[in-house]
Amino acid sequence: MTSKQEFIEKLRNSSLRPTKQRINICEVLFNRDKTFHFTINDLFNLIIDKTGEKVSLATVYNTVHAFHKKGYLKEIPINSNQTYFDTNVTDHHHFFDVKEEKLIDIKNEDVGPIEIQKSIPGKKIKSVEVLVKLED
Amino acid sequence: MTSKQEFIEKLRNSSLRPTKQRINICEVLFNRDKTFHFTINDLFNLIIDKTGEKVSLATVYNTVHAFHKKGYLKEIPINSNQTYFDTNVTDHHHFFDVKEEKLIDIKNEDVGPIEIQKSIPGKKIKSVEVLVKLED
DNA sequence: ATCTTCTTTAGAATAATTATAAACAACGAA
DNA sequence: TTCGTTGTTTATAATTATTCTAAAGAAGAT
Repeated sequence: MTSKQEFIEKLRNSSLRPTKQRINICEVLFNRDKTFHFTINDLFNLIIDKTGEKVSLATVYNTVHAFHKKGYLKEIPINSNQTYFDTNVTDHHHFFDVKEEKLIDIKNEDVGPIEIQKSIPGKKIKSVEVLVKLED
Repeated sequence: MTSKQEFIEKLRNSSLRPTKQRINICEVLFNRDKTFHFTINDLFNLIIDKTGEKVSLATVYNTVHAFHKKGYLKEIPINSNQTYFDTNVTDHHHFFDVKEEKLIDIKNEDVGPIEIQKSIPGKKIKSVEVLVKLED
């Protein structure tokens, strides 16, 4: 459980002004035990449900992108009509249940080390992510 | 180099009628030495360039989806504004150069075995794909 | 040839995302 | 506290990839 005050500091430290909307978004995103996968639309609805205060969709987009840029959110590479984000920004991988369109975390220790024996001159590796698609 | 006749047979074998448009799309997609990564829009433009005949965008969508369903194309899981496909349908992985928005194959033998030590009851693994993002 | 079925097509519809520009809120300095 | 600056929110419009629709056309079987 993180207090509102801590979110305010977190925002300030990232040179993001702690507005009511951003704090609400923080509460919904980061006051959780378990990692959270969501689309912008999921989040938009949750904010209204959970905080009772209205936010504009544009603000949700702005804020999610700002948080992503600051490294507080991770974008999950799956092809879907919507973009998925993850509050777990540590290195880890995903199952994607194709039928139910549901994402499931795979802890990093549940995946053996991934060795990439090839490199591209002038480029360095930013991330290595595994997507395991599931079927019935 | 695959002949037009072979494409016609391939289409027939898949219960897809060998239309002029589909054959043209086959020529552009499959008459290549190297694997080919593309978006629908790339392909649309290439067809017009290479064959000189016009196709409607809707047909390109239809055909790519039909080919995907038949297993002649593979969808590449990256978040981009457009969906990427790959003519290499064998198991393999990708680099994605984030800056240049370019995909590069990683041969399967260039990636060590990937061990997934977790399973989801009632589900089986359909595919395991690694995406390595590159930065400068 | 003819009939049926599949395909193509232009254009409309949909849906996610981004851009715009005006109202508003946070901040720092006086 | 007040004021000016700058960053933020918002409604709405614009954009863009993709899907849908329904009519015209082409392929296949009889």
